[in-house]
Amino acid sequence: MSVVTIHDVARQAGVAVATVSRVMNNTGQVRAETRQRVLSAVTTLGYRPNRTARGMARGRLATVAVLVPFVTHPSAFARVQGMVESCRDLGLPVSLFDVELPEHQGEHLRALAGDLRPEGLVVVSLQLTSDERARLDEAGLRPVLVDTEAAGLSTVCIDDEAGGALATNHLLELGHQRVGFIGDLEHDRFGFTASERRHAGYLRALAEAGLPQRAGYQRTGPHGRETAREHARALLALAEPPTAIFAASDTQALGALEAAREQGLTVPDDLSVIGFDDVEIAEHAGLTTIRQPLVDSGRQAARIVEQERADPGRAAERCVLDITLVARQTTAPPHHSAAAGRRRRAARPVGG
Amino acid sequence: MSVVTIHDVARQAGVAVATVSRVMNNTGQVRAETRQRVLSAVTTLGYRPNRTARGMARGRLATVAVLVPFVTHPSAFARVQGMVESCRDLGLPVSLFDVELPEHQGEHLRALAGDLRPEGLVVVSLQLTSDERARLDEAGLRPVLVDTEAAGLSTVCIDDEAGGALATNHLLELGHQRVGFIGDLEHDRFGFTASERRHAGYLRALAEAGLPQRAGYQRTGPHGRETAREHARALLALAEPPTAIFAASDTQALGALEAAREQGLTVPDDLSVIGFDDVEIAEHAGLTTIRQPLVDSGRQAARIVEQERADPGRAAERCVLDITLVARQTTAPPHHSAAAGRRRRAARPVGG
DNA sequence: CTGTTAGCGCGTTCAG
DNA sequence: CTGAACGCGCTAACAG
Repeated sequence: MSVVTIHDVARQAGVAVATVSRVMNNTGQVRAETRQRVLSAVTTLGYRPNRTARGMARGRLATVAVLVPFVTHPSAFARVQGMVESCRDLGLPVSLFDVELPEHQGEHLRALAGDLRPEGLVVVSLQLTSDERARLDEAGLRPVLVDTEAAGLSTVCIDDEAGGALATNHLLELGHQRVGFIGDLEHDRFGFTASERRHAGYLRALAEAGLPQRAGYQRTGPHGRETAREHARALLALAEPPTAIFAASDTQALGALEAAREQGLTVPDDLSVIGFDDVEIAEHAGLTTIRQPLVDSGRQAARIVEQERADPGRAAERCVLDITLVARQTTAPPHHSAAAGRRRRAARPVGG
Repeated sequence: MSVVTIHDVARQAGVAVATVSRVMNNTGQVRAETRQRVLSAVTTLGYRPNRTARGMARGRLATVAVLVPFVTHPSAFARVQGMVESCRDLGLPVSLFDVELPEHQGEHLRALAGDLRPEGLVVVSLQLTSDERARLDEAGLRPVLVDTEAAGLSTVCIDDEAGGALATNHLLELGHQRVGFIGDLEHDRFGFTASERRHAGYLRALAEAGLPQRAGYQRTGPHGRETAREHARALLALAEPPTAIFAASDTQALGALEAAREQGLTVPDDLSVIGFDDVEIAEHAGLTTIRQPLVDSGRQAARIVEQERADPGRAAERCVLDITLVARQTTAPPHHSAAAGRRRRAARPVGG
């Protein structure tokens, strides 16, 4: 009674294992009556096909692999959450392939295209080299991309440039004229590009508003709160400091907030800050930000993986998710020294 | 050149596949010279054993499975991070089995003990039923426990009771006499027990200090910030409210902080709050808390999995990690002025 | 010590 | 439409 295999079902139904296989996989033609016999045998025996063995026979590991850099970053992990959720229904475990160092990417991809050959592969934020793509192709793996793009591959993304413009315009509409930008290094070691695209949106918004790009107002560096804090410090130390900062991620925005507090500046009265992503901590910090549906991006990726599995000939899909401005307590009109009324601090921002 | 199998190596070395297998797995006896021939064939051919096939032959899925409730909780995820990190070196992917509903636990375990049969299994925070344990046993799976215990199984944990006492004593030493407690429901649907143990530590500390348990001072409910906030409100609404609160988790402590702000109380002047875990957000919120090495707990679990894999006869290990008090800005001596008197606005606690 | 023979549980040709 | 046979890549008896 411990493990019922395809043979047990075949015997019980009085057919060959091949027929059971055909019924289970909806492949080939099976007479309706035979199919019924098999199906009832399956239910009376409580047969569950062995995913590992099935994988072996088809040369695939029974999991959906996710290649993701810095999986502990709240934004990355929110995406994973969405996949885990969807894959649970799909009956496939999700395996994590974390990239903390640039070399991890190649190592994992080699293993994935080599002996592991997962049922599905999702690549988050990373840029695949042509060599890696070729290798995956040979292995019959068509990765689904999230937060990155490549010709011929399905992708789940947002319009980052529009998001950058949305954030910047929010500040401009509040009346800010001096808006700084803090983002990632343009050509970082991982090939992330979201920050660049958001930066492009920032530039576009400024240009459309007829505002100049001020010297030293755009700062990029390795991703992280610390770095962002230093950048914000530098920004605030300028002779004519910005009255508002657009940070390409919430993490960086949080760094900017810390810098402001260090300097004894009141947010948002003395300085407005807007972030990007709307990770969980953003709400707690009362951070104004651009929300992108992180969890949903994972769900969509899982959906596409499943659809491509069901229909390998399927054309690549481009799934663009919506973004929205979430106005909280870190943005407000600039504090003009000559301004008439004194603005009093509003009630303490409370999360939740 | 696409895939080099064990047969290629065998041919190249002029031996049988079994011998190659023995060399690769360090099983059985192989003459040193033969071993050398095999090894050199392996390197010249660049052979990498197929983990999926190996799994199939031994009836095991080539991953380390992690059964973890609410994996998106910062504390749970920090543990997963540690495992992912260690398993990368180990050459095994980590698969996530998230438990969001009590029924997920059984479903996953059935699958794990059924067709999936991972190389290793780590169970976080959950209580296994005897039925589940039996099933795992039959499947030859010996789970490694984290943040939970069971006779005969290895576990990675902390001394939660000592932690509860440590937190409480911190408050008592500051001079607080009226200390409230907020924790999880005693018999929640998932069988979590950490909160209970911390509560025991709280009671012990009070007793040792000769302090009474005041009516309505100990509140438990479903885990979550919202619930904790309500409990804190209730605590603060008492005729003689506590001057300090020990929350069994940082999440709950954050809820308590929110309640304090709502009431216009200054933290830590009017109310001290201490949490537990030291998740990332705790630092940002300036929360005093008990730190437990979450990431390291994952690393240790991975280590034990590997050691038990190498030596199945190994005795169960009990790995107790150290905890430390991290004093930040939410605890201070009590404000000994007129109790029901004036309440001032809180100066926002600043992180970093 | 090493080679031969069986499978692991299933998918997938091929006949029939 | 269905069954028998083979193979995925490797491990595990069983001989020798």
